[in-house]
Amino acid sequence: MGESMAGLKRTHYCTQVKENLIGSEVVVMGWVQKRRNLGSLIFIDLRDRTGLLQVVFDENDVDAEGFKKAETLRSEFVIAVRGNVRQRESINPNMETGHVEVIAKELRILSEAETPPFAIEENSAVKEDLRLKYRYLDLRRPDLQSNIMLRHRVAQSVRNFLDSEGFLEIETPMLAKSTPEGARDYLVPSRVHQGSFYALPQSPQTFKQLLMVSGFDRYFQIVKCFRDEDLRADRQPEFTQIDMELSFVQVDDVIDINERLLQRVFKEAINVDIPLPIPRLTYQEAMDRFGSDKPDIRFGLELVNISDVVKDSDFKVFTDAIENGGSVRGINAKGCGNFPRKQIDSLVEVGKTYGAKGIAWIVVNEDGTLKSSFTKFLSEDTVQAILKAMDAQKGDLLLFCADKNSVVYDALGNLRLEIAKRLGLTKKDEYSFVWVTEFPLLEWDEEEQRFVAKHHPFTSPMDEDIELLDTDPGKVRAKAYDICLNGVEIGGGSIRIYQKDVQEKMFAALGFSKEAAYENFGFLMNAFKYGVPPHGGLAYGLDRMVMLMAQEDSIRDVIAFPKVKDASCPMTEAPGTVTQKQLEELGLKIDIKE
RNA sequence: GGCCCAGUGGCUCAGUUGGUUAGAGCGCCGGCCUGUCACGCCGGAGGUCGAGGGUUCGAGCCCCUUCUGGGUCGCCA
Repeated sequence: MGESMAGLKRTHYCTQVKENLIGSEVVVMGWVQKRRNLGSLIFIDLRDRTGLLQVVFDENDVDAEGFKKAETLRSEFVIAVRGNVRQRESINPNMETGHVEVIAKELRILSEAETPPFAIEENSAVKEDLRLKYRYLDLRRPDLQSNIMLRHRVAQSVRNFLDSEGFLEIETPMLAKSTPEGARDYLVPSRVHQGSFYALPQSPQTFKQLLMVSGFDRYFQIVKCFRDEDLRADRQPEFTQIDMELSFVQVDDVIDINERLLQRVFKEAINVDIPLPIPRLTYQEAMDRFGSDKPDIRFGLELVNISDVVKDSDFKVFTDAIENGGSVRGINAKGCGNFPRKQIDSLVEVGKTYGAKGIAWIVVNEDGTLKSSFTKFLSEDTVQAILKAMDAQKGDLLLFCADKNSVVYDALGNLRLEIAKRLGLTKKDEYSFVWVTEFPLLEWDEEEQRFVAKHHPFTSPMDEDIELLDTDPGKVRAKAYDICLNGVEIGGGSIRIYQKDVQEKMFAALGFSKEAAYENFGFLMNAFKYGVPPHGGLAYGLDRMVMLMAQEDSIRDVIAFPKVKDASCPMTEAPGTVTQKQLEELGLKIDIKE
């Protein structure tokens, strides 16, 4: 049974007890981190969210009953201690409060605790499922506490900045309408309208555009979004966006305000200076140089197009790819010529994971000779031309992919990341931002045999490309932009379509009939009839941003209660079944196909 | 849905070619200890080796199935 707190009021957090309080009485409360019992002297490390503080129980300073109680203290007991602050006899330089201690006069055990299933300590290597089953204990660990507190500071900093820039925080519905484009929706059955369903929002996209129609001019929201797709280290079924929309703006206006936002937030939250302006790449540049639309520009290893060099060679793998509209490109892994064969083979496997049929390679030995998987098919002149194009030096490893462009980009882009990882070029305390602009408006969907919106159907084409919507939709570039940090897309947005005729062209390109367009987005298109300002916006993935700031590898480490890979929660065991009565009220029948 | 990795006391792990009674560190329990802070010393408890099946004289180890978790491809406007 826990004792009462009556008559005791906490005066300080643990790490607030510093040398300036020596001699004064304090009351501290928290969890027992560690007990060191020396017989008639007991040391307790007391923990709260600020850190640790040493409390001493000495037979001479606390009454007999209090000392007896102190002997029963175990890890994670919740206690209140009243006592005097004093200088320590022996200082612990590794502790923030290492110069002082509290000599206890009174102890109350507010609640006892069973031995936790894992130790509450920093850098714990406990397996993830156990951590998540006991998430409330996992969250006691200092590293998670600091992540969650960092997340708060980021959100707070964002709010302050956007408020100062005239943004209004406005909530939008969680119970919304399912939309056909994009990710799978989480559906919520309606009891009142049996057979009808709400959808949890994938983003507040249409609502924030309607707020612009309403004249609020600048909106933001830190908001949960939902996507019923498979999870990854950086993907959860529910995640948080910093969502914003602005009226009477163009691309540069949105970028400008967000550069200043990022600069402010990174300075305030983690004291990192972001030099402005943030560099920009067009989508095409990003793909050509880095093989990715979310390039990690902390290191080089850029792609080189050698199609022109090899197009007349006798190596069919290369020439066929070029003749079929693809290309041959390579990466020079500087100084990796000493990679053992096994390591090169595993790089080839990485390339294959991303659809490459193979990865051709050349090692330039230290004596200038070559070792290669394919140069025997090429003339000496061609080989030399390749080496020149790749700027190959002694000790380099060259890797090549020949295929249609999408495969070449994907395979080499990911090989580039893998090599950088192996070379230790991806330092987590280095923050390299880059804007990627001029995304394609549409991309061809093989499965559906039609164009789909790369961003969303309200994204504005670039003015000079509008005519292409009718003739060559795949070539149309969009007023869309992503902000990437260290190879992670942390945000993205666009200028929206506000002209009715352009929107109709867009729906036509997507293969929507007028009826289908109105069926799904009629409320938005109707709203646009009544005077719509030009507008655009951007949304950040807050979880990803905080993950990078906290230098973590998974967004689970910056979310208080994340879900595991199959989208379930090991702690609450959600999702769960419901009663027959609940189903009947909703007019639903379960019919699971095996 | 595919592929890869892992699963051995509470936690983290070791466990040789298939061969005696499955080990270690930490934690836990008990005892001693007035300056510890990875406290120390002494003693102790704790394991159906994720589950099921198979091969074998014999399985933690080999095979099959399955479960759990992680990573990843597809997927994620």
